Amino acid sequence: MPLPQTEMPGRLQALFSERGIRMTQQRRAILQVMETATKHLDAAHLLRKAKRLDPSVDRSTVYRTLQLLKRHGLIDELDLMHIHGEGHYYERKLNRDHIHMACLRCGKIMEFVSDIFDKLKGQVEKDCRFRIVVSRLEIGGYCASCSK
Amino acid sequence: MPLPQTEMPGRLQALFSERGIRMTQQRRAILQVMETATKHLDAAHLLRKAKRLDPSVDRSTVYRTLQLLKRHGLIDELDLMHIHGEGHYYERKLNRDHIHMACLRCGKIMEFVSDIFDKLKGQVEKDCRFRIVVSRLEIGGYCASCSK
DNA sequence: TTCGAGATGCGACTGATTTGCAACTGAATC
DNA sequence: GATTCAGTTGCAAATCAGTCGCATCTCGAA
Repeated sequence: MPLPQTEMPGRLQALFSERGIRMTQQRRAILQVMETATKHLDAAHLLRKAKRLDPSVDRSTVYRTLQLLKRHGLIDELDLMHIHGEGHYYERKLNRDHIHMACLRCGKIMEFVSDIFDKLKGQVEKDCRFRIVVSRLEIGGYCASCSK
Repeated sequence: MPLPQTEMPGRLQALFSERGIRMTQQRRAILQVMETATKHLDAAHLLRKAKRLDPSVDRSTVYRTLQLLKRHGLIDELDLMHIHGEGHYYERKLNRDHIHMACLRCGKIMEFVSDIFDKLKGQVEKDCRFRIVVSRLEIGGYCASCSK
């Protein structure tokens, strides 16, 4: 059984060559980290992990690659309600948008997929005649165990 | 006919004394700017406008007051998809949450109130047993005139 | 292999926000 | 109205995330 497309290793690399984007040693390291990440990474974490694969990776290359990925719509940028500072977090764009919930007490991040969210976006596109490119719904509050 | 509660002048000030928060000359100026603002303000704009009412207002007081307002849930913090830099924008919290749409071409910001959005939040609270405190839905894309 | 557009590392820079600290002030109490 | 002090302020310096200029390097097409 094949992995779902969103977890196919090397998918980002494949998309790069598909689009004629040059692949470099440093980008390979950064993409590999993005693809195998199990949680949301900020630029500093991404740098640290990428350096382990290729010590030559520089901070500015990480930022430049993130911009590239953003421009190509391959990653989403998140704030996660700024519960851990002012920076940004990144995740591979999956085939379906999801909501991020951040617990203000324990800091846990939860994700949630909802048909109603899709419907809401449809309503915005129709009622406001607005062509959606990116959307970000972040919710801060208390998770089940923290609100007891 | 009274103004709707969300536009009542002095409402933030009233909420301050209600909660036993000390009122100062500088805070009065900052709150007044927040209350009479017709568009989304970032910290620098807020400072400039507050200085016109009270030239002694300092940048750090603006930031400290914004934190205070955030902690008390009296304002919402927005990114507006970072179409004009990395800073934040602020607006008084109204009685009903709304969606922000930012046009990636002309930079226009639109707001939209939707029952579906309320329903979606209801679903999150119920299905995820998550107690929502703040929520932020920002959408980037192209407005009607720019997507022609 | 050659070669040039595009990518990189480095270090300096910017812009947004925070902090430490001494001086000040609102408002509760007398 | 004067006193008092916890909370607030302005200032300057620090921090933090992200960007930029530039000389050098390197993919990958020919």
